[in-house]
Amino acid sequence: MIDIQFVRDNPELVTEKASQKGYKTDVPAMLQADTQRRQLLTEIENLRAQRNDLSASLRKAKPTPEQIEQGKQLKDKLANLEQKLMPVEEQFNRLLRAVPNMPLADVPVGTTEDENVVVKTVGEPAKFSFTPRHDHEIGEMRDLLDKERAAKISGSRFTYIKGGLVRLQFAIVQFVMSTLGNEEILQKLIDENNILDENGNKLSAKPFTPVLPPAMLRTEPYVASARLNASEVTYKLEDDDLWLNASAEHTLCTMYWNEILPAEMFPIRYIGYSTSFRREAGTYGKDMEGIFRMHQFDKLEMEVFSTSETGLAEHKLLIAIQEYLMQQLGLPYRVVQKCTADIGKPNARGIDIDCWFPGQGKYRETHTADYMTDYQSRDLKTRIRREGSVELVHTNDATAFALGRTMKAIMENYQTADARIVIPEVLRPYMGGQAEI
RNA sequence: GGAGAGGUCGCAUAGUUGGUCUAGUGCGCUGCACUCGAAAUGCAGUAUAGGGGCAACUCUAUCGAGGGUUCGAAUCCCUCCCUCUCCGCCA
Repeated sequence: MIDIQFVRDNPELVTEKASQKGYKTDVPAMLQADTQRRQLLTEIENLRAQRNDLSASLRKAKPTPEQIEQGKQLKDKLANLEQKLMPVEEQFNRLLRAVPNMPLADVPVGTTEDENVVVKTVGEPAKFSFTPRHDHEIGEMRDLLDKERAAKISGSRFTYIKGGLVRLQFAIVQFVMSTLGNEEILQKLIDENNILDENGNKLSAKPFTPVLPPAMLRTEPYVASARLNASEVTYKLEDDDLWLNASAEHTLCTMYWNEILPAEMFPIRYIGYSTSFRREAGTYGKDMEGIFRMHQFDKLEMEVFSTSETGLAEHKLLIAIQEYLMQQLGLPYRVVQKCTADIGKPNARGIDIDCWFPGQGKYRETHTADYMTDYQSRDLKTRIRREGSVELVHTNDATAFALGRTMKAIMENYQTADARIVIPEVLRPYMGGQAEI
């Protein structure tokens, strides 16, 4: 949720920035409801104060009939005003929640994802002396993927991952855990990229803590996270008021829901590993081959809680980590700065990393990095207690690796003419030295 | 799934025949006093959100959540959520 005070102070700016993101807002109506709401609230609170006075004076003596009559009148007036307040409050909340987070100044303005800006391209797509195969061809030839039987059992967009590919997935997990747990690597990335916070201080190199979060969450925190706005992506378990998470980020960002945390805890950096579930409704016919777009996939997700002045720097660190991980795996990629239309409602800034897929002969999204400023934490009520003040935390999330897509990328980029897959050097120690599958 | 016990201001607790609870006490924390210094002791303060005010300050709400009864609810009633214990089932 956006800061109401900011909207009061900058109504035109809010309308303009919201429309750049493709969101229709009615700021004048919202502010009108805000004024009306505050007037009613003042009246109600005055009546409540009178009621409190009356009942305090009745603590010692028995109430007289006159006093009870007076109390009844107050009660009626209050009920009347509270009835009036309810629809105003509803209107106000609805309009306020429709306002997206404000994009940062360097976010390119655009109306579709075609206006995203490629910031840089790293690595050369490999040249093959043969026609490179898709992941599904390799997977079928080598008995590493079985989508047909998965379809029989679970339907479309499911797969059995088998054999060496399974070992590859866990090798990637181990590799990421050791990289993000390594303070020296983080320090090197901070130094090389000169990542400074708003006060010009170098960012902390505190390592990430691995987390295996729950894969389901209840409606209330999910709604507060501002991530449950698309029933087309989320599975609901009707009998239990539980949703299957669509990313570890959903159970990580909600972790400190309704909490005030001591300043010493910050920054809080987590690397979560979770199976993620997506309905993919409305994507019929899109990416049906291979394992690019599944209903179920495992994902390593970074989540950072920070102070406001380090939030943007944390965002930059996350992107630096994403690039480092891609470079370590030797995968060609490009960094894309998402335009206002594509960054998403709670985002102030968003970056995608697109990996080169030889089978398709194009770059496809494998990573995203989202910076929400305090938009997400205002509803989540996740706060930091600092010297003399309590402030909202800033949240960041970013993909470390979506494992399905990453394995597809390795299969296609590291394939040989006879459909074997060479294992990237850095992963071999986690596979007992094995050099190919 | 069955039976029971609970959810109170950072932590621990008091409070459930409705009004002295705008929530007491202890611990912790902050300040002051005492002391050469410390411990101990004493005194004072110590939540969050929202409204009003330049400010000092002040008003309102919050005793798991929501609704109800009442002049008045932590306390009574209803619904829901969560935690714990025992039994059953189970990786």
